[in-house]
Amino acid sequence: MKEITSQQQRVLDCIQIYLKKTGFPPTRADICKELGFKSPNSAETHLRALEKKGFISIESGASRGISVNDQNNSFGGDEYPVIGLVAAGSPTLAEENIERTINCPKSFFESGFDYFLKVRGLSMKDAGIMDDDLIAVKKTTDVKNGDIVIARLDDEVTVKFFNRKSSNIVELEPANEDFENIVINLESEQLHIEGKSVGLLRRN
Amino acid sequence: MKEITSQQQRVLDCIQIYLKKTGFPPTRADICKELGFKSPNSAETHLRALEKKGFISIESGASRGISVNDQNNSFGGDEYPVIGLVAAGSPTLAEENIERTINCPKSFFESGFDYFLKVRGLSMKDAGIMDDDLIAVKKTTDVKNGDIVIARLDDEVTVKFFNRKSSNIVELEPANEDFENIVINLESEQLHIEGKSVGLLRRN
DNA sequence: TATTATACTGTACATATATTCAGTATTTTT
DNA sequence: AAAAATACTGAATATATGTACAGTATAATA
Repeated sequence: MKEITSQQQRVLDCIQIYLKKTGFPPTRADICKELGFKSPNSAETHLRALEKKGFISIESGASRGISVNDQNNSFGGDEYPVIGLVAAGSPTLAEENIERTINCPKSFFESGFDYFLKVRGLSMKDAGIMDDDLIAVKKTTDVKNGDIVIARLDDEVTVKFFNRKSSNIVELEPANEDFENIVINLESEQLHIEGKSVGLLRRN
Repeated sequence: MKEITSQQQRVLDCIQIYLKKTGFPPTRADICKELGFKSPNSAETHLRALEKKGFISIESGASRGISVNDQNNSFGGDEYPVIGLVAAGSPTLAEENIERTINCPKSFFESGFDYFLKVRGLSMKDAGIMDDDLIAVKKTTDVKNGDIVIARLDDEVTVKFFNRKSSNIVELEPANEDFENIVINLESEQLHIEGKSVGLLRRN
């Protein structure tokens, strides 16, 4: 996906707002009216540019034949697996670990995510993460201090705050006074960061 | 919403499938092609019937000006409003109170829901409800003890545990030791139950 | 420096499209 | 039994709309 200019972004926004408001795409004239252009060709050229860059598709000849390609398009959710956080064993996407799937849009959580992790226990209760909550996990090893991470120590998987104390020392901090910090010396122990939490879903 | 006939249902399905596939509504001719009609007027009369019964809206004069009035829309997701929980003022669906909308399937929370409420403050923190969390609210007055309810006292809206002590006494209980129970005598005070929480959404 | 992309106005026109009118027939409602 | 709704075909038409062509101007790129 190539770079978008500010004017093209305005046109793209206009299309999506119009779609949301009316339920169908705008005409060239509609876009002109909305953005103050005085020639339908202004809209036309922007649409062509947006199509060339891959942001939209245009059905030739069809009136209002504009469709927004994509990722921040609300239509068409995907199935995301729900993985149980068992005391031992990594949260892999192997079929036997998938409890069920949940359908929701890709962009449901800001930065995108890969699966839901079902939380066991209350070690993160002060962070508002309760038993049976589903954490939206984005697979990444790029985590910062303060991030809620899904970490694996040997075969044990836990959800904790990440805190790098020094180049070799990482602390995994629970959000519950009944639990103790886990201090890991990277020289002597293996720490796998499976991903980080980008959201939470609770169903009563 | 009146009864729909089987042919009208076919037309409605056709519109939704076309929308999902192309991103914009069909023309009369498109519907005919899809369903085997030989006259555009066949589609037209069905559309008029669907509009009369409230299933769709038609923008007069606009090409492809069909929008599906989706309350029980089984296709794709729906747009749910996010309403800010201001200290004073009821959570109405008036446009000025809607911060934005979130697209997700109707059945995303078990029993269905009507809108998201953005929580302010930490009065329910021990129930895992944090500042800025979005509560999925189902509009109902049918609440049981222990339910997390959205209640209105005068113009103040709060989220609390519901606990009916006797026929006239209701307690609204926070989940935070820094807050006090609210005891309401229904004979002297007005209590409005806006709905109850059926889920929670948090986006980091 | 030449070229391409961006960002417009303005006019024109073929066609895509909504929409009306005229019929026919069956079913449902009043 | 009459009226209205449903379910179509078929033709006609005004207009809504995409789209090409002719310009002007500035910024970015090669």
